[in-house]
Amino acid sequence: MSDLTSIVKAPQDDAPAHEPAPCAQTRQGAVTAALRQMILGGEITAGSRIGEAEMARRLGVSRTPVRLALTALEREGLLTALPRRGFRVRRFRLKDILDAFDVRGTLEGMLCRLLAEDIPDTARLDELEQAIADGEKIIARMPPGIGQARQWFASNDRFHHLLLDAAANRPLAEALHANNRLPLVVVGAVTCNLDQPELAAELMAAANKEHRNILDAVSRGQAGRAEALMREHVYQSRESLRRLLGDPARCRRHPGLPGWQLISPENES
Amino acid sequence: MSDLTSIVKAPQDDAPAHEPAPCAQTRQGAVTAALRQMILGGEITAGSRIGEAEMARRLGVSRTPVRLALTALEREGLLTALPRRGFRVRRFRLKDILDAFDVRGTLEGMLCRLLAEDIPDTARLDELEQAIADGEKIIARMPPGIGQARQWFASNDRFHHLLLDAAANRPLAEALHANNRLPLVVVGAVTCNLDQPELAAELMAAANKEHRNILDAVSRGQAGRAEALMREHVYQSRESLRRLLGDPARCRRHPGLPGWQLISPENES
DNA sequence: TCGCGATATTTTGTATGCAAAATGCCCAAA
DNA sequence: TTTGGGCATTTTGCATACAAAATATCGCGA
Repeated sequence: MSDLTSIVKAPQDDAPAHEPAPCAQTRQGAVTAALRQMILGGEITAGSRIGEAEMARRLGVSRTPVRLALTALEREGLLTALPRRGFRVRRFRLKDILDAFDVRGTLEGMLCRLLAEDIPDTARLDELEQAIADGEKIIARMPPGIGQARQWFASNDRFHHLLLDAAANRPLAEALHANNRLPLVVVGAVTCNLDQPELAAELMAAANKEHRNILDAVSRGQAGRAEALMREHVYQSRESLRRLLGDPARCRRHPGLPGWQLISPENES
Repeated sequence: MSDLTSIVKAPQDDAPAHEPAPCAQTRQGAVTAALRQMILGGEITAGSRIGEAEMARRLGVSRTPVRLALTALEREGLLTALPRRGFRVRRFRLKDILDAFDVRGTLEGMLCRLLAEDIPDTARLDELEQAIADGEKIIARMPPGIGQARQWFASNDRFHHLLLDAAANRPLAEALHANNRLPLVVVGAVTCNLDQPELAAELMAAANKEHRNILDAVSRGQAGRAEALMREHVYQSRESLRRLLGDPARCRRHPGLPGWQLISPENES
């Protein structure tokens, strides 16, 4: 990770990224991605100050793309800007993450309410049904390895994104995306309980069942039910994550849980 | 507006800015503020491409701060990034703005629900009461001139911000701030109906009454009522704005309504 | 006249130099 | 020993130079 030239030439494709992939056609994108990974992976200690010159040296590029990347990550919420002294890796309290789940639940609940009040056309409903079916098929091949978990997570992600697309509500989509940028809000605990495969399978099956109920409510125009179900669905993820983060020892066993090291026990932000 | 040196030396203070003032201790901040004002004021035609070199010449600074400012405004939602061709001034459909009001209503509704479920201490409730009382005092000095309207808007703003502070929910606060950055979402139609003073007075009085009801619900722990009242409160603003934008001729009479020129009738975004 | 390709121009991306601001350090004085 | 001021160092902010990419322009040929 000391020289970025290689990264520029061969952008990482391990992040399918529903968004139009802001990464790595340019050095700036590569630096941003590299820094993000270093922060989420704990390679840079949370709370430490980060200088552009130091990072430029460390990555083998000039200060210009580093500066751009740092401001980008600040807007992403991973860094906080010090007045005139560069940036610092942001530390989150557990409460912040849980609160972000509440925001997500509220917004996705709103999303389902809107959809139920203006039922999507059959094609979209079929796509949603398909995403659910895919998830079930993956679950049927349990117990899950890390690969299965990733596949299921992809189908889960597809379901949520299909809902969002169906609403065609740009401010809502942007609010959700911004909120979900916080670490751990999307890559919840569900996919990372692999040390307890039966629990993981249970969680995934339950989530899939909830998806089916949500889709049912939406397709019947049951706005209140759809909203409540989605809120509860997200709340279950929230509680699942809370249990996982409850004992940090389990986190340490999951390198696939990026960002958990940014959570400070109960101190200041 | 052709040379920014003066702006840097003497930062504008016409924007009290609850936030820690992201402006103008540095050139970058000054450029950002200037560009934002130019865009919102219609000085730069909506939909037009914006090059950093051109802007740098126009503002009399180098490309470096301009580039930073452009990316900042992109994150703010006023610009959209073209792949490798700089930026373009974003055009909003009326639907986007109305949708943003829906998001705001949902989030502020959530905020009130949370507050009612964990009632703030007396000091905070008193501050809220004070903000409402201030608003009423201003309304009593009707009919409103532009100055009165600004004063009332300040008290209105203070009320909403006090609620947000009381919740101490950072993700919620950030989601709201990001959403409200869209033009016209905060500076709603209420304060800009000055061509019909009696209507403006009516709207302000109604809004203040709603504030009082909301605070009552919150302080009594009536979560559902508080949430519903706040949603409706925002919905009234939304409809008010919709009526105002219904005939663009009225907008043109209100130079205090920044950003209305970014709304494209019913075309593509 | 139209299409196509080569060249010229514009524009972004990156690196680096310089100045100002802030921090940290050291020494002197109380 | 502690405190305060001045100096050195670090670090950011800005400008500019250069290279690469994309676009626009022009001319040539069919």
